[in-house]
Amino acid sequence: MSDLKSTPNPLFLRDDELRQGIELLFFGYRDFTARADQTLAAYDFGRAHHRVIYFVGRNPGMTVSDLLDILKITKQSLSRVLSQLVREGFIVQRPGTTDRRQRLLSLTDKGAELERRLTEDQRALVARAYKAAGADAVEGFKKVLLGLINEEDRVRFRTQNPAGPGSTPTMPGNTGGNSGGTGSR
Amino acid sequence: MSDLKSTPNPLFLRDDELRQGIELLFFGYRDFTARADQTLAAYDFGRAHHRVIYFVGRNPGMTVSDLLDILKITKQSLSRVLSQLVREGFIVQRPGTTDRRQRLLSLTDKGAELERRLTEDQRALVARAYKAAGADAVEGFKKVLLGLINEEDRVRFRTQNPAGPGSTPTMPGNTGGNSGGTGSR
DNA sequence: GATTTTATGTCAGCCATGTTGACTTATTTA
DNA sequence: TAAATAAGTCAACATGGCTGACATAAAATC
Repeated sequence: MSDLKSTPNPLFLRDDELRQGIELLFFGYRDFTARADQTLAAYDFGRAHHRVIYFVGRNPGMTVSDLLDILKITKQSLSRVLSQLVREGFIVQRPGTTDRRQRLLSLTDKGAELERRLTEDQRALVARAYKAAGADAVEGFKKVLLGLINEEDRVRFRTQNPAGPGSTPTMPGNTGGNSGGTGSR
Repeated sequence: MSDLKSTPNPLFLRDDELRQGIELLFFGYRDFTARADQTLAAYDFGRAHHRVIYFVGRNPGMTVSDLLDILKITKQSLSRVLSQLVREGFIVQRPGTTDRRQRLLSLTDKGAELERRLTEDQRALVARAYKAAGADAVEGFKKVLLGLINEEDRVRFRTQNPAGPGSTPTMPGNTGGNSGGTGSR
């Protein structure tokens, strides 16, 4: 019940086409994250840890504030996983050089190793899908996803840049969603 | 670990391309779900409710078992949200005709109304991204996502089918992931 | 130099949504 | 009649969001 068809839209904007897109996103994302979850479980970590490790891996020397901005969670929430990762030797913190209040984050060898394993899981999955779909499809895939992303974060992506200098933080796991922001951030 | 580049891969399979795909998925999915979350909050519902409402809406008369199979959560988890939705008049249960142990689920008018609002949020978002990207891009988008989905669920999608009879259950929100299955299912 | 702001962290407790385990109640099947 | 199945319930636990209230060190400002 429901879709009231009859919009003078191009075919690809028909109601059921959009529905299908919604569903593809759901299942696609679900399976995309499933792999890494297994690896994480072996370390007794969750997706929250994955995200931290991933971003710190991509932005060595980033500050806690930087990380909070990307993750969009409260510092209390971050603290839970971050301090655990530090305690267990996956991440190190060193005081900022110019601003000594900061704690610059980076992966230890151990942390980098885990990061590699986690990302490898997902990379392999994406590579398989890319290969099966072909280069043109990949272009379209990126274009559409980019359109789903809010303006603000969209700039993180310079699609088509053949060799970025290496500053395009991203993230793997999943996020609750509801920010709010009173505790911190 | 990690593809030491230098693989004779086509450009679109390069390491940083894959990384970017991973990141696009993360941000894209995050923002894709954000909209509906707001609507849900107004009803004091979460994504779990969304999923139930969505699937029941797509499969009127489905059994609880059917729903559990799709959601891949335990019946105890489902029970929490389902009974709430029934209690508050969004979903009705009626005994199965042939097998009276079953409780066939369907949306009430109130439930259908909410379903419409929720899906509308996401549909609009997807439509915007589709429109901006163009029909060809949409094809590619679907192709790649399909490749990310596990074989089993992939059959739910008959991409390219211009007018399915209406049996392609899907889901919007997000899922924890870890099944396990002792409690039920 | 004293005051205020900023970066980071911590304690405590709440909420949503997963999980496991143990059972109960109908109803269908064997 | 006995066993299996569909659905549901109670209880307890884990993860990972959130809020509020503070604490500490260092930087910035007056």
